[in-house]
Order: sequence, then structure tokens, then C-alpha cells
Amino acid sequence: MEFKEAKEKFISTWGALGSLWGINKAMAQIHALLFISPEPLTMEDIMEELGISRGNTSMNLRGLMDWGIVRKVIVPGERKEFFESEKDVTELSRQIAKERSRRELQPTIKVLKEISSIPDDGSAKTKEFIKQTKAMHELTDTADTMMNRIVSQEQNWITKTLVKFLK
Amino acid sequence: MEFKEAKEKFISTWGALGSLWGINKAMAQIHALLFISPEPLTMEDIMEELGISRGNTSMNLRGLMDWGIVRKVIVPGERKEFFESEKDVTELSRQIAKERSRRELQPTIKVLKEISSIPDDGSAKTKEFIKQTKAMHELTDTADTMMNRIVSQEQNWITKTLVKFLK
DNA sequence: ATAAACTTTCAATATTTTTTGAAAGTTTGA
DNA sequence: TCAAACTTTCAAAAAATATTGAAAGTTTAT
Repeated sequence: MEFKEAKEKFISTWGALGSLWGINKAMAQIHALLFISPEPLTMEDIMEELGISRGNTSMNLRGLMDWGIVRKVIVPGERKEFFESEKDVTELSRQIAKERSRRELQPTIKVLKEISSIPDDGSAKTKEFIKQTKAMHELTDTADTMMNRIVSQEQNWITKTLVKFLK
Repeated sequence: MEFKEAKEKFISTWGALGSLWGINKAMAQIHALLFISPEPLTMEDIMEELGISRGNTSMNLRGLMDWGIVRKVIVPGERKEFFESEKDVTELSRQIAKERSRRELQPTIKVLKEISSIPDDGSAKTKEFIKQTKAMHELTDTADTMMNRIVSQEQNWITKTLVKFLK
């Protein structure tokens, strides 16, 4: 396999995997492109490489910046804006974990806490509902906490050891 | 808040969160319904509760069985088929983690390994490509391993301790 | 202040995904 | 063996989502 083929494979694989972390195809592909590019790219570059429209590129770059994993770069003497991806995979996962927690897990946890606190009227239905939603609340809360700890900056020795152990 | 409202909230929240683990709305809602139901339900029950068609119900129940989190139950003396969800949240996450790994992570890891092994022709582009895809391969591989260990059956004391610690 | 160079917005359009429902298929009991 | 009771399949329709492109907006240099 040579470069061009490998590059296309990376971009399409990453695009397809986008759903895994909740972003659309174009967004994931733009990210993939920036992630492997040795230097920042312009909107023009991205449009051309991926064959997508200006509007699409603009909107999805904004989306990536909202996720905190793509930045505008100012190149002195250049009128155009350049973009670059976060290149460090550790920082990348940290950022993604943080955002997913904020956008999806936290709101879900809040709802689960709320609905698992309805009064127990003694019926089988209610009893089961409370039991199951409580369990789900605990699970989600634990998962959220763990995920954030695992990727968190304040990785102390015990965590590091643990990560090594798990691996 | 009373039961009916809480139930609807659970079903719609779970449905919306479906994307988090890669399943569609109807599938997630059917699962939610079964998850809080004290006894197994028929297709008829599900159609009625969620207001969806017979075909849709049938296909999505099949999908949930493929995920290994819903089972057919045979009720003696009944012609209809009944369905029940896995009720234990630990077993539920185990199953989901296992399936996601198999369906999404493993194939991605394979592609990353393959494309990060292209020959280095010395160009900046190729060098960056190899460096970045290698890093991504390692990250994905570690994440996959950790995820599977965390939810794996063979949770020995160190893992348990660790989980407690992280929480 | 103007115009060139560039970016953003958003209504219209295209694409993808989900849902429906009726026909075909299967199982069970008499 | 038949027919009633039930489930599955799948082409067509509907709904949801993503994309386009041109007009409006912004910035910069002179």
C-alpha cells in the first residue's frame, strides 16, 4: 500500500467511526485530514482534498473548534485562515471525553437521578422502575467518573499504575 | 412527578442516548421499555406502548437479540412470544462493551495497524502520517483493552480495587 | 471610504436512515 | 392436512440529517 491509498483509508475509516464519538462524517473526515497533515491547512485545501462545499467546510470546522480539537492558526503575512488539529492523542481523548461527558452523560445522569426518585406507591411496576433506574443511575455515574479520571490531567501514580496494569 | 411521566422520560432519554452506543431510537426505546418492565412483554405490548409498527418492532427486537441484551422467553401455554431484557446493569455493560469492541474497535484497530505500516519514503507527509496513525493505533488498542478488562468477568482484586479507587 | 479577499449563514436540495404495512412465511392445534 | 395465530420480510413512503451554493457579512489594505 502506498501513501495515497493509506491516506484515503484513514480518512474514510475515521469518517465511518465518527458515530462512535457522536459527530458527522464530514466533520470526522476534516479532523482526520488535519490530524495527519504536517502543516496547517486552509479551507480551500480541505474543500479540495475532500471534495466538499465551502459552506459544509465552514460549518464543520466550527463544529470541530466547539469540540476543542481544532484551532485557527494565524500565519503572518497570509490573509486566509489556517486550521490545525490537536496532534497529541492523549490530549485529544481528554478533550473528547470531557465534551461527551458534558454534552451527553451529565444530562442523562441528571434525568436518571430525577426519575428514580419518584415516590414508591408499592406497585410492582413502580418498584421495578425505581430499582432499575437507580441501578442505571449508579452505573452511568460511575462510568462518567471513571472515564474522566482515566483521561484526566491529574493522573497520579496510582492511576498510572492502574492504567499500566489494565493494559 | 408520577410514574407515567417518569416512564416516558426514561424511554425518551434512553432513546436519545441510543446514539451513544450506536443503535437507533426505536431499538433503544424498546430496550428501555423491557428494562423497566417487571415481566416479559409481547410484540403487541411493545407496539402499543411505543406506538410503532409491527415490522419495526420485529426488526428491532431482532437487533437487540443480536446485541445479546434481549431474550425470547417461552411462556408455557402461550402461543405468542415474550421478550425480556437483561436486567443486570453490570452484565448489560459487559455485553455492550464486548459487542462494540467486536463491531467497531477491532476493525478500526486492524485498519490502523495496516496503514501505519506503509514504507517511509522520507517525505514530511509520509513521516507525519506514520507517526500519527501509529499513535492512534496505540491509543485505540489501549482503550479497547482497558474497556474489555474493566467490564470483564475475570475481575480480580486489583481491578476491583482500582475501580473503587477511580470512583 | 472603498473594494478585494475572504468567511459565514441559511433556504433549498439531496442523501441517508427509519418506518410502515401488507404479503409471504412459519408454527401449532384440531 | 387445514386454517388460525402469529412472525418476518421488504419495497415503498416518510422522516431525519447532511450538503450545497449564492447572498450577506466581515476583515484588511490602500
